Amino acid sequence: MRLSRYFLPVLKETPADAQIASHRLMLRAGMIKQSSAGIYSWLPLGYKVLKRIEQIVHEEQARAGHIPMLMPTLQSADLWKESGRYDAYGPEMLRIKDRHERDMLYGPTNEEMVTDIFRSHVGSYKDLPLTLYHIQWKFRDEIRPRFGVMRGREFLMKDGYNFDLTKEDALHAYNRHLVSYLRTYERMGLQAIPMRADSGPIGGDDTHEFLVLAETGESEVFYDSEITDLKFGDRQIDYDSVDQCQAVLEEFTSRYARTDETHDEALFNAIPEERRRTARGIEVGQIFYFGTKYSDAMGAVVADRDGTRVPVHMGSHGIGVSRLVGALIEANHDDNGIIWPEGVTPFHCGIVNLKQGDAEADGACESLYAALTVLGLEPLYDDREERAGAKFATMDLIGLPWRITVGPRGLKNGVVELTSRRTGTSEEMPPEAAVAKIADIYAGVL
RNA sequence: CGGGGCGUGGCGCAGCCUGGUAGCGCGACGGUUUUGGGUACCGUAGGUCGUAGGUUCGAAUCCUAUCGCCCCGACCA
Repeated sequence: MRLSRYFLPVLKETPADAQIASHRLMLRAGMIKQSSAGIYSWLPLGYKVLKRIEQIVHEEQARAGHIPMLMPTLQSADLWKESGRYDAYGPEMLRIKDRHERDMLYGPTNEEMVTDIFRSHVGSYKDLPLTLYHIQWKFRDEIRPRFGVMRGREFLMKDGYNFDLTKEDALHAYNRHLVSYLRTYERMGLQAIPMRADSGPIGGDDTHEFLVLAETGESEVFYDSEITDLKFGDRQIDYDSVDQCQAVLEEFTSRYARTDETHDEALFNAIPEERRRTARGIEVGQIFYFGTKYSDAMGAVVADRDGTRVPVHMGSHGIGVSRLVGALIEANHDDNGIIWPEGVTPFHCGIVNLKQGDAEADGACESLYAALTVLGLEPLYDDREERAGAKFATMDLIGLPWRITVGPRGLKNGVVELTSRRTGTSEEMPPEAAVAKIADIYAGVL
């Protein structure tokens, strides 16, 4: 993309409303525009990041054997009356009447709807196990939206639902999701720690939240410092293997890690003092096992081997896709702007032409642009008639992890400059070498 | 929902207390400067002060209502 043809409305000054870094930077980098309290438009740059995150989520869901679909945002209240949550959910649920005075609602989650789909079409144990998920906009009418997209009213969430014949099978699905989520977050360059959580209005006994440590996190968290040394890494997991998934669950949840909701002072104090940590965290996902709560209420039953009709065991699982954009920035920024991890960056590298209009510099930039594009990479070429300082400032603000700086002085010696946004270190090399290095960096990411 | 605050050109703000029909910086646009970390200078356009009502000879300024937004708290992916 050439910046001169893109839509990137960056702000030099910080909008007064934004209190925390991610919100401020998303506004300044032209990623979002607030439409009303807790509701945002995603401008091109923000939309790109959102899509990258979505893509990673889809890929990791596929790896775990989960099946994508799409349910509507607007739901009929009838299903919710059936489950009993129409009254239980409270004012957070946005209730709407259509022209026929029928009760509708903007879905805050989809347990009822997916259960309805399930019961309409699945009647046999032979069709199990089954995990369906979608990535869809949700609406929860928060009393007080804040922190930009981290606590919006409208938000994009991946929510998945597993259907299993037995509790054991459903617990495996639970474990499988935990494994899959660990991998998902790591691919985005985030460490998200599973912590024992409260089930809230979803219901159920078993539940873990995934928290990203950040000073601006909304939850207070308590954990054993050993847990931050755990890495999922490259390990190959057979998602159908009960033992393998169970082993990962045990590895990642055996150490103390809880939010203030479930914090147990006595257990915490049993950890050696030098390993006790108190911090703040951003919740970016949660997994639940809730048994037959919805299948009982809504008659989601299958015939087992004996022909007995039994309610299915279910769980649900969510990843806050839009919230992750904010969480990623909270975890990756400095005074100059955002620093995207390679896995989610909106553009793979920036090209800064220090002297626009200089035939040699222009030509070198075009060649770099073409060479990177051919390799399947997406560069952002700043070809504006701006001073170098302005271009650098923009690049730093929008946070592309790599920048190639091209100017007449360097070209005279046959070199361009490759700079890491994260470390700030620059290296001079021939243009072809810079392309090769960028290709190499992303070879392990794409 | 309780407490607090704010709505003035695209953005950030001043003016309000002590009424006399708007000002600054940034940005935008047109020039000059050809600049290697948000350059400098010259010039231009752009608002009638969230909305409604009231007080007054006169309201951005005072009063009332209303809408919107933000912050703290309680609640949540």
